[in-house]
Amino acid sequence: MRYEREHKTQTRDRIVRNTARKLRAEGLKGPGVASVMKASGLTVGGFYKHFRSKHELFAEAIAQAFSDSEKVYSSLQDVPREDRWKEVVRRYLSTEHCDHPDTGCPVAALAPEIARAKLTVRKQISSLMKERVERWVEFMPGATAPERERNFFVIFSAMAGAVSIARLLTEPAEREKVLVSVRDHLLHSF
Amino acid sequence: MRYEREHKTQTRDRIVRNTARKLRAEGLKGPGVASVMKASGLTVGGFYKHFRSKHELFAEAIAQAFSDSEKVYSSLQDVPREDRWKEVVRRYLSTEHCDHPDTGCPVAALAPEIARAKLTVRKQISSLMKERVERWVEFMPGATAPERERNFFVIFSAMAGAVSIARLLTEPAEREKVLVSVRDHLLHSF
DNA sequence: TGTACATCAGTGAACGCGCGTTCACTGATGTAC
DNA sequence: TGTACATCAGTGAACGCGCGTTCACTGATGTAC
Repeated sequence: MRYEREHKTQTRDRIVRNTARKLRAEGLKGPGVASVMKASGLTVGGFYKHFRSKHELFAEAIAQAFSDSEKVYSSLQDVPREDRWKEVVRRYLSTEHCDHPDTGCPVAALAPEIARAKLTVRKQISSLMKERVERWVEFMPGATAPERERNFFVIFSAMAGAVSIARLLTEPAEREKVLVSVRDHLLHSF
Repeated sequence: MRYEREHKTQTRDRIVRNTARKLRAEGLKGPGVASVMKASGLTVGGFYKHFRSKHELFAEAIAQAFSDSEKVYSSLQDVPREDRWKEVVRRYLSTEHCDHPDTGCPVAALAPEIARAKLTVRKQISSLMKERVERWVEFMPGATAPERERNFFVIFSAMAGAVSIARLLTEPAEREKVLVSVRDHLLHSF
C-alpha cells in the first residue's frame, strides 16, 4: 500500500497527540512504545520509521500537552477581557477538569515527574512555562505588569495544587470541597 | 551471625525510611528493590525476609513520608499558636524545601503519581490527608472551623502547587519568583 | 565444660517477564521501459 | 497499453537488558545434651 503525500506526517502527528493524552493519564513512565502505537491503530515495529527514540516522542508529546492546554485561550474570545482570568479559574477548578487529567493541564498531571526528567526536557518545559506566563499575564488581575505576574503565579499555583490534591482524594465530596474552597478564594480575593 | 532482639525491626524500619526518601527523590516508579536495599547497606536477596512484596514496602514508605513531614508540627512549640501557620508557609515555600524533595512534603513530590496508584494505596493516602487536615486546621487563620478548613485547602493548595511549579523551572531566579510571590500573597491575605 | 545441632538475617545466582530497539519482510501503488 | 521494478509505511518476530521474585546456601550464635 502506498499513501497520499500527507499520510506519514498525519500518522506521526496522531501518535504525538495520543501520547500527549496517555502521558497525562498514566504518567511519564506509564505508556510504552507498544501501547502508544496501539492507541494510534499501529504496531510496535513501525515506531522507528517516525521517531529516533521513545524519548524523542515523549519530549514532543509533553510540548504537545502544553499547547493542547493553551486552547482554552482561543475559546475565550467572547468573554470580556477583564473577566477572562475568572473564567479560566472556573474551568481549571471544575470537576470536569479534575476528572479528566488526560485532556487537562500537564502541570497538574505531571509537574513532579517533569521536575525529575533530564535537563534537556526540563529546559524545554521551562521555556514553555515562560511562554505560558507571557501569554496569560495580560489577562491577570492587578494594576501593574509585575503585580499581574505575581498574581499569575499565585493563581496558577493554587489551581494546580488544588487539582493535584483533589485528584488524590478518593471521596468525590472531599475532592469537591478542595476545588470549591480554592475557586471561591481566588474569585474573591483579587 | 546472630543478632540482638531488636535488630530485624530496626533493619526493616531503616529500609522503610530510606525508601520514603528515595520515592520522593526519584518518584513512585524510580527506585527498584535492589536500589532500596543497597541504600540500607544490604543486598537484594534479603528483601523478602522483611516484606511480602515491593508494593507492601512502597505503601508503608509513602505513609512514612507523610508522618516524616508532620515533624514540622512538633518543632513549632516555641512559636505562638496564632503565628504557626505563617511559619509553616515560610518553611514550605523556602528554597531549602524546594531544593530537597526527598525530605520534603510528599504531596508536592508525588501527588499526581499517587493519584494514579491502585485504589488501596489511594484510600490509605486519602485518610492520611484527612488526618493532616484535622491536625492542622486548628492553627489556620479564620474565625470559624469551616472557614479555617477552607483556608487550609487554599493555603495548602497554593503551597504545594508553587513548590511543584518551582521545581520544574531550571533557572533559580524563576523558581524563587514563584516561591516569593505565593509566600507574600499568603502571608498578607489572611 | 565440650560438642552437635538449630536458628535465622543476610547473600548472590537464577528465572521469567516486560519493554526498547532492531531487522527481514510485506504488499499496494507509482514509475520506467 | 502492458510488464517489471522501486518505493516505503507498516508488520511481527527476535534480541538484550533491567527488574521483581525465588531459592539454595552461609555463618555466627544460642541451646540441648
